[in-house]
Amino acid sequence: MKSDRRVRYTRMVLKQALLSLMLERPITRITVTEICERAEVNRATFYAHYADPYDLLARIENELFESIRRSIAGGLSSGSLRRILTDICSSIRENGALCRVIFSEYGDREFLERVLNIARVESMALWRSIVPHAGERELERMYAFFSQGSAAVIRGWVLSGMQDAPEEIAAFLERISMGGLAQIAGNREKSAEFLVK
Amino acid sequence: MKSDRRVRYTRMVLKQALLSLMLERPITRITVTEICERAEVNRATFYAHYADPYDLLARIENELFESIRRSIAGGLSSGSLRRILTDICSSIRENGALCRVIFSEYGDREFLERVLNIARVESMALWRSIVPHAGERELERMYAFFSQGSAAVIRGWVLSGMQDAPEEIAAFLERISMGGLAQIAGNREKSAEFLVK
DNA sequence: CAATTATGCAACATGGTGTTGAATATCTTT
DNA sequence: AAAGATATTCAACACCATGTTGCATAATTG
Repeated sequence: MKSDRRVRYTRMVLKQALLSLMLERPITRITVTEICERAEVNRATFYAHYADPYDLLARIENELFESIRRSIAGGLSSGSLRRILTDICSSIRENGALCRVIFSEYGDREFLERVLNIARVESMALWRSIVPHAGERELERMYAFFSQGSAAVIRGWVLSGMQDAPEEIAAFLERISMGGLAQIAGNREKSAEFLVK
Repeated sequence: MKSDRRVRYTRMVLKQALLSLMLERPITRITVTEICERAEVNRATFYAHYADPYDLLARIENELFESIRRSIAGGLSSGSLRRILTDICSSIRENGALCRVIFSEYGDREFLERVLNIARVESMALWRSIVPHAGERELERMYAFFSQGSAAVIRGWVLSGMQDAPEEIAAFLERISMGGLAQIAGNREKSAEFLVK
């Protein structure tokens, strides 16, 4: 029911064509005509599969997202935040070629946010347990800070070649989130200087 | 040399028209024709001033950026990071109507990053002094984390009506950056639990 | 008021869009 | 291997935004 080599081939070359164009320009400036030229596919065929380049990108992202989500579901429930972040980074590395495009200059900034939202429940629960007196409003603010900060770090990691192990990145994010600079410095007295009102 | 009321009027209505359209759609889907219709300006006149909608947006952003930068230059050199962040937030609030559009769903995510980059030198210097043994690579990672995290918080602040005082936002960012959750919790023992390997 | 300059207007070629119907190629199934 | 089903190609189409132009008209400045 999902077979037919022609369809699989067509979709594959269209995806590749879009991704290769996204290394050169933002999707804003990529036309259906260009994608089809690069894929050597007739333009009418493109429209038989996708509405426009954005739709095509969305399909690519959805597949990638599901792949990442599945690799986390494996270790579900037992998942500490650290564990989930490690799984996410591992899965990103496994999809390295694709992520390098999606996270790149002309990629889609929103995608990584969507991925990190997988860990939203665990994050909020963790913050809540640590800062029980914080209001909902403040918790949201913390989540925004940490999730966007984490996204930036992961993006940098991917674009610089993913040399560090996923565990290292997850550990860094946990450390910087939990204790902040004070812990990284390993010098509570000194860092405390900056904390006095 | 910069006078002529006609020019000033034309540019003003074109800017307003684009901004009002950006509340409805991403600039991607905004045409020159639409902008001119809403501004009641001839399309040829648009091209006499701007190359395309992106150019128009860039001009708007540049003016806003300069306005923010100028309001900081006042307290320059003596600027602690906290002071700079406060100035940035104050200036953003003064340009509230405009910022609400630029930071909104269909706005320009990159603009706030550009603004926060004003504080990049001070940030890096501060991290460096606190964590003297950190490598350049790790410092970059921290800066990415904190600047993107800060951007997310400020964006949330703007979009929810800028009720808190700029000083509060700056203080929050400093607190969360410096001591992380451990400090906010005011409970080093408990938070330390999460830091043990 | 006079000279300058900006805007409005209408028309044009260009290029991408999205769709269509018919011809052709490829795949799946028996 | 042949037949039926289905995907792709091809050519053509109307449509619309683009960017530009020459000229008429309106507004501004000094």
